[in-house]
Amino acid sequence: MEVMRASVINALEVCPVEVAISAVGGAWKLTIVKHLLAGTFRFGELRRAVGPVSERTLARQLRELETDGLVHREVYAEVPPRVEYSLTELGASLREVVAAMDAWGAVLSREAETAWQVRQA
Amino acid sequence: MEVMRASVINALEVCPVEVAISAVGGAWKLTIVKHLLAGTFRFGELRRAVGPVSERTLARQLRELETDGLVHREVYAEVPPRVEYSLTELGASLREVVAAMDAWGAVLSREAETAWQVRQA
DNA sequence: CTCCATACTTACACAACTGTCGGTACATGC
DNA sequence: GCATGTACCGACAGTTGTGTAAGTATGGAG
Repeated sequence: MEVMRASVINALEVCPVEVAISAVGGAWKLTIVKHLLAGTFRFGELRRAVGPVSERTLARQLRELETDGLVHREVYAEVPPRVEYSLTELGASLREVVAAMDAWGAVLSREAETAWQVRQA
Repeated sequence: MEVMRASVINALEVCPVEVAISAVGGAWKLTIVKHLLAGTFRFGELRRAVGPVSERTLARQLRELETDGLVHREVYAEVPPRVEYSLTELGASLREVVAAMDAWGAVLSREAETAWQVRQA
């Protein structure tokens, strides 16, 4: 039983920001957390909400988030199967991080779009 | 002349947090920014400050940060060469992000160390 | 008896990322 | 002359990440 991924453990020796990056730096992870901050999602709901993510990648990212203790996975023994994802307390404590990243990402988005248009011209 | 990396442009279609991750999600990048928030660094100084990063990777990360407009690179025509790195205004606006990630990373570090010790036992 | 829906998993392949090693340029000190 | 120091760059290899396609299980609908 793994308690936390090796890359997170390795980052301990460098810097807290690297620990954070190794936990939520994967593609889609912060977007997943951003959605889960609003409530519980089923797998298929997340898939549609997150965007152009493949099933395989979404499943793997969710497992990693679960391993690192950020996401709780509740399986219902039904057919067709139902699985619900929600944030743990640790995951919910990402709220400020998500807010900061979201705000800064919006700033960069404006820069990027401007630069892109200039380049296209 | 590239104005911003493709992965940043691609992330525009998903979510601001993905834009932010694609810009600072690379290994060492936030640590580099964290140091540069304190002032200007030469290449070798950064290398020693950041930790176990290879020269090649540090150089490449710095170039990416430069391409994305977060870092300014000042080259002095001297021998031996001297290059100084500093944050642009956009890069400096990462201060809140770095603070949030640093604080959350410290929380996760404590969790990880506890889990690690339990597992070792 | 076949199809459908859900939440995956595995196999495979390709791309991206990262480290190691060797090399470059050249003024200065020994 | 020869080594030294700085800030890299290029080729190569290994690891990690990501997508596509196909398969699994099972009860209910038709």
